[in-house]
Amino acid sequence: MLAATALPAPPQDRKNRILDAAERCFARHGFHKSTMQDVAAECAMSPGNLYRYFSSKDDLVAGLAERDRERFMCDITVITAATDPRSAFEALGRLHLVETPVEKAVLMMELWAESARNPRIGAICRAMDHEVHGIMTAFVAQWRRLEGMSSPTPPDQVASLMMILGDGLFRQRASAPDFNAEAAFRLIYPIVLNAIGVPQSSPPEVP
Amino acid sequence: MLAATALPAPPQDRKNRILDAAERCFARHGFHKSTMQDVAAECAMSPGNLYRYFSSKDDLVAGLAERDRERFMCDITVITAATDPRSAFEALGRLHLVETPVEKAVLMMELWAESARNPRIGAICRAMDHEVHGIMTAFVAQWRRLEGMSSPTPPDQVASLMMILGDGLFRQRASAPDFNAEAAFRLIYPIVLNAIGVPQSSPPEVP
Amino acid sequence: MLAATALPAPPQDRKNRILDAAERCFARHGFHKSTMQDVAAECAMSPGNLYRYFSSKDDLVAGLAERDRERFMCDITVITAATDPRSAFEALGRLHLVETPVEKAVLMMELWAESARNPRIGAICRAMDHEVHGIMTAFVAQWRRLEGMSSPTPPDQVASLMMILGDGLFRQRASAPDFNAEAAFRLIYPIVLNAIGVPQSSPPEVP
Amino acid sequence: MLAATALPAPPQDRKNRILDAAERCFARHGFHKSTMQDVAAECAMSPGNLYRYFSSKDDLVAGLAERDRERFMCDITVITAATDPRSAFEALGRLHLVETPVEKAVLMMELWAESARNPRIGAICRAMDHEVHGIMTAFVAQWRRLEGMSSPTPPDQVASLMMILGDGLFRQRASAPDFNAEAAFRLIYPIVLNAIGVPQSSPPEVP
DNA sequence: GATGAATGAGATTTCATTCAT
DNA sequence: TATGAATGAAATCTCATTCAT
Repeated sequence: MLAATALPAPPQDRKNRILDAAERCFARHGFHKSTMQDVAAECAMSPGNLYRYFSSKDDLVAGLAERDRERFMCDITVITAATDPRSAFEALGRLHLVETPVEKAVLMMELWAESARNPRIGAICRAMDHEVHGIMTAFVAQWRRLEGMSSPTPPDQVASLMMILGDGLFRQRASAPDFNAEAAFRLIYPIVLNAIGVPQSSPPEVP
Repeated sequence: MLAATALPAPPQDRKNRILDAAERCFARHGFHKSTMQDVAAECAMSPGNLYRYFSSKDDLVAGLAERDRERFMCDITVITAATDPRSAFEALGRLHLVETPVEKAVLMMELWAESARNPRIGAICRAMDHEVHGIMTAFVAQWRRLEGMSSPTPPDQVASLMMILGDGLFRQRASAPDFNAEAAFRLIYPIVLNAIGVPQSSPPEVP
Repeated sequence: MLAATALPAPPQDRKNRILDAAERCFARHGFHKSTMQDVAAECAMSPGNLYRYFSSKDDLVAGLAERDRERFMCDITVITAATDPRSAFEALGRLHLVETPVEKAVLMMELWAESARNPRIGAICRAMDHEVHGIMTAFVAQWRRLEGMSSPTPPDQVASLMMILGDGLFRQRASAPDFNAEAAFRLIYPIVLNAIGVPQSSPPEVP
Repeated sequence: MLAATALPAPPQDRKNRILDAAERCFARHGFHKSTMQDVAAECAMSPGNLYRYFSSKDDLVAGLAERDRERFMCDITVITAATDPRSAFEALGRLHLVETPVEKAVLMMELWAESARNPRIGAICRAMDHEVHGIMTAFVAQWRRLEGMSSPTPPDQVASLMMILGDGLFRQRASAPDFNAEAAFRLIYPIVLNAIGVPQSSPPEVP
């Protein structure tokens, strides 16, 4: 904000600019077919300069995975504080599963594949899974307590179910360009609500 | 049948030997970190010889994807002819989701990522998805007719649900080395049965 | 001719069949872009069998050069015994420079390039040049003696001139697909006759 | 002009340094037996760096052919503006046919062979032939007009004759290491002068 | 004699990374 | 800080040649 700090350009901004560029490149051509030159060109920097912010190509991918994780955790955490769990939950589901651009889904396949080889990516993915699982477990338990609901499926299993459904939906989106995410969401959403124990006024009608 | 005629070595056997080796390599280090030298060493052949059977590295991956597709289609097709749909369905689910070695799941992530870049892999994956969806839709419809069951979810949506759950479970297995596939299967199986319309004697008990 | 010798197929025939195939391949794609597999396929033999007749690819090219040399020497030698030098000379010129298919010219460029690297090809080419030069020198001297002609250019220089003109014409044919060899021949032929000392009834008319 | 600005190294200089090295390599071992490593070593660069200036090995050869064409066109064009056609013509002939190092002739065989396979080289060679033919035709016509000479051979045919003789002489030089270019030049030069229509004081004496 | 599957050295090309400026 | 030319290791793929049958 101050003139004095405007010139040297905050390093975090640079990092983000690079990560944005990398994200675009990787979504377009995949991680392995994108070169550091490509990324440099995409963010209008010199190749050498990337190495001032990320120590290697792997570090760049890890940085991307890490930023995604942070952002997603940010999104997800808000529901724990929501006064209306149901609408907050649905909003989060829609945001994550329907509104997210398909490129993110494609990128996620890349990350899932990488996570089996690259220990750092693996650690980030597992950490995210672990956190998400914990948050959703707590969220389900809290929601049930709040509204006096019950269900034969314990909260941690509901959380597992959510993650399986979410990941499956992501994969379908990544795979089929014409996949109807909205329809799929309407298909799985009631199943999750049911597992949580939310009483559903009417069975989903399919005309 | 005679030893004398066995010598020229059937080409399909060679192809399969190479594909087996490639599968092991790719499962270990991923497609992009495995070299043709690695694959050659793994099947005790010379690098040049691989090119007699597969015209390029990409062709090798496509061959692997294609073989997987064929095998899976083989497995899945039997259920359409099953006299006892329920046990055949459960057997197929267990076979595919629980008994399949984790390496296959890891390999599948690789393939999913590839399918967004490599048109041939993409085509194979989409073809498989399409076939599986068709078979499962028909299977659900047939089962319902056979046993006079009904459900608000139309067969094609049930098929979509199965695929979402199956893919999600695969991804969880690939990601977490200690993921309990059996428990996850017990979690999602009743949901699918319910969507199909199979009457369930008792709610799934979780001890 | 005898039934007994017909079966094992005379080796020289085999060699020639291979050389014919090689000639077609080399004319089409050049020496360096033709593989031994290509040549084998072209003469419907197995690659390994080529090595029973030629010890290496280089040996095959040398064989081709050698056969060409022999054939050309055969053609050229007849003029020394011709009763009518003039018509024999013109016939030879037309045969070599106009009637020879363009592919031969293209092949010759290949050989000229090779002869600078491959000592054996070099030796064959130089031997041929030497022989041709000797024969033409003798032929010019003999012709002059026979018809009592004279010219300021000594026979060996006339021979040099013939070779320069012949090679130059070959190169033009090889280079330009629509090169008019007949017109070029009519352009250079009187020049050679003149150098030999043949009295020319009328200057070449160009309508 | 300042030392400080000289550092980024002008790309054209780099290209020329590479072309010089390639020329040496190709003259020594031929195009097909020279590797990019060889060329890189010859110009004291890394192999990868060559690809910053030439996109492929073929591109490098094409670059060489193109540079040769430009240089030769430069040499040849000056005669059209010469005040004394005769001495300019002789000087050009000597420069091109006698003073040019033999390596160039050897290289030219390589290029002639290449031009039949490599469309780009073919195009460059044909373009050069076309230009040379046009310039020499115009030159002969202009010379005749200037000095009121005449000859039964039309200018374009004289140009063809020059090219045939020139190419033939090149091939002889390339083939025989001890070929006497000077003697050959003295042999063909009067023939060309005669075809142009230049009155020759005395027939060439051969002692 | 003949086959053709197999070999493996070697060539072209790419690209993550460095470093002089 | 930033640049971008340069590096050089490594990967894919080719093909002359061999050899068991």
